[in-house]
Formats: sequence, structure tokens, C-alpha cells
Amino acid sequence: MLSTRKKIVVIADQLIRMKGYNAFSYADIASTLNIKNAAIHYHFQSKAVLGKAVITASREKFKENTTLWSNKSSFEQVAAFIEMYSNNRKNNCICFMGALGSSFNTLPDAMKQELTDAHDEITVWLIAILKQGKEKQEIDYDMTAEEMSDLITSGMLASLILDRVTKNTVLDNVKRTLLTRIEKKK
Amino acid sequence: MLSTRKKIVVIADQLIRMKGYNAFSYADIASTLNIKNAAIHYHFQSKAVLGKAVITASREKFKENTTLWSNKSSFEQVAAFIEMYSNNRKNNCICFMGALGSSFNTLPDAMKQELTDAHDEITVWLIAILKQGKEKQEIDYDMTAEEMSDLITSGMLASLILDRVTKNTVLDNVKRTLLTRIEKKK
DNA sequence: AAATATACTTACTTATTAGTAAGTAAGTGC
DNA sequence: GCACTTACTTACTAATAAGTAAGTATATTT
Repeated sequence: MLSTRKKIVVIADQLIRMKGYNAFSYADIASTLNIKNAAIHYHFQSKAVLGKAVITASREKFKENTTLWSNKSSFEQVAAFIEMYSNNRKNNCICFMGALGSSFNTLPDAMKQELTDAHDEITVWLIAILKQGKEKQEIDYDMTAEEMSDLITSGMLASLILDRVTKNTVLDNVKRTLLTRIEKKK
Repeated sequence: MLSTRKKIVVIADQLIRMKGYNAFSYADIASTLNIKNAAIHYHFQSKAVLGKAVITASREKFKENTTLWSNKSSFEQVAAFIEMYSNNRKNNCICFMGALGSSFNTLPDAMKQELTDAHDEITVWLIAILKQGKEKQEIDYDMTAEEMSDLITSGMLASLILDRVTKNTVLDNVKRTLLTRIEKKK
């Protein structure tokens, strides 16, 4: 059983990734959890503070995941990273980077900074894995690790969005293409 | 000199791509154009109707562009398509597909349909160019045309978003990578 | 048992939202 | 010169937004 505080973050996270930061309200959370508007303000002084907490929670989840994956091969780690995005589709959600990045100009400063830090964290990890993988000859790619990293994060972010617009197979196409691109040729 | 009606669409389009559909208001448009709130309602009965008009205008602009490009080589046409996305960054805007797709669940039905139609239109055009280009041996790629199309549209949509989050080079990296991928190997 | 902290609710405020009803001034058609 | 349309403004409404001040019930500490 989660604390009310943690439940608020979970619901806010879902609402942000389903509807976007500017389309969800305290009333949405309150009605879902059967509490009052003011109870959310008791735990989070403002929407900006709650929004930042949602990003922080995602960063922590990401760090947990990478630790869990750390004994896998480089290819398997990238595949697990890609699969993490795919899981969002099941809940009719996009990733937090796509949901918040598309509204970046409207976000409070504290959220902007936290989101930028989150992106740096993800990028640093992915580039390191890609470089290690190439050294260990577990994966291969015909571009720089930075370029491959940007191609992967961009591809996954956007294909979740586009799969809502078309009832189609953008995610599957992009996923397959990216994994084929890093697969070691024999 | 544009008509007020057309000016409203231009401003709404900019606001959507700068702030998102749920973060702009009639007041934003009214103050920019020095008209009253109600004047916008005179031209567009509801925000949904205005939103749909914005997408329709983007579709028309896209069709104009593809006509202008039609005598170029396949490679040049894809390059022009990619450059069309890049132009958005100068105005601190993302593409309309990213701006509206990320809020898809919150859009009125008429806008959802128009956005889906716009995506189909773009995809049909791009796949055709990619297939033609391969036949004419002007371009090459080691995946299906559908996969390459999804990789291009995803990459461009997301890199505009991510370049706001990082003050970095996602767009340039993705652009270079994608063009290299379709370049004919000699 | 008294004091204090925790986790809320009740009741409210102020600002902003899309949207509307009624009026007006400047043309256009006949 | 009268009817009608176009392109608005004025003045408003109802709903919803985030946020707050004050009160309350329950548990914990001293």
C-alpha cells in the first residue's frame, strides 16, 4: 500500500503522459484518489513542485532499471532500454520526455532544469553502453555513439507519439530498425 | 496584407507549436493581433474549429512544398523534406505533428481525424519518394521504405523536441545520420 | 494528560478559460 | 435610400484553474 504522497506522484505521472502537463488538473488527481484538492497542496506546495517530483521519480526508476540491467550484454542493455519505452504504449501513454519536452516552453524553471538533467543522465548512460558494446564487439554501428544515441532516443520518443496518431506500426518499425542497426554483423 | 482570418490561423499555428494546444488561449491571439476575444469566435466558432483549420493549413503548405520539389532528384526531395523540419527550430517551434500528437488524447475528434489524415498524407508521399528513389538508383537504404519513412519522420519530430530540452545538437546529429543512411554508396 | 505533529477537509478566493448575446459602424446590392 | 452583410466591439456568463486560510480528527511524544 503506497502513501498518499507517492500515489499522487504516480497518478500525476500517468496524467502527464496521457494528457500532458497543461491538460491535467489537481481535480483530476483528487477525484481519482478520492481526496480533496487541498490535500494535494498539503503534499506539494504547487503544481511546479509536483511536476518536478514526477520527473525525479522517473529518474530514480531509470537508475534502478540500469542497475538491474548491468550484468546483461551491451546489446541486451540497449534492447531493455528500448523495451522500457515500448511498455508505455500498453497504458496509452507516451514517455515523460515526449510529454514534457513538447511543452518545454510552458514549464516552470525548476521543471525545465530537472528535465534537462534527466535527458543528460539518460544520454550519458546510453552513449557509455554503446561505446563499451563496440569495444567488447557485442554491438556494431556505422556512426558515432552520440549519433546512435540521439537516433535511438528520438526514434523511441516520437514513435510512441505517432502510434497514437496512426493506429499503426511506427513503434514496431522503429524498434526493429534500431535494433537491426546495432546488431553485430557476422 | 493578410486577412484577419488568415492572421488568426498563422498566430494560432505558432502558439500551438511554441506552447501546445492546451497552453494557448484566445486571449493570446487577441492581444497579438490587437483584436477582441469575440472577433476570433466570429471567424472560428470554437477552439476545435480553429485547431482543425491550423492543421488543414499545414496540410496545404505541405502539398505546395511537394509540388515545388517535384522536379528535384529523390535524394534532394527527401533532403528538402528534412530541411522543412529544421526551419522550425529557428522560430523556437516544434513541428505541428509533435505539438499536437503529444496532446492527441485531449484533442477534439475533428482535430484527431485531421491530424491522422495529415500523417497519412505525409507518409504516403515520403514512402513513394523513397521507393522511386531506390528504383531510379538515386538513393539507397537497407530496410523497407515504410521503415525508412517512420525512422525519418520520428527522428525529425523528436529531435526538434529534444533540442529544446538540451541546448545541443540532436537535430543536427539525426539529420546527418538519416541523410547518410539514404545516400547512394559508390 | 497535555502538547505537538501529521494528514487531511471545508470553504473560500482570484484569475483565466472558452464561449455568447446584443449592439455598431462601414460597406454592398438594388 | 433602404435592406442586408461583413467584421467586428462591448459586456457578460458559467466553468474551471491553482492556490490558501482555518479548522479537525488521529496518532505520537513528553
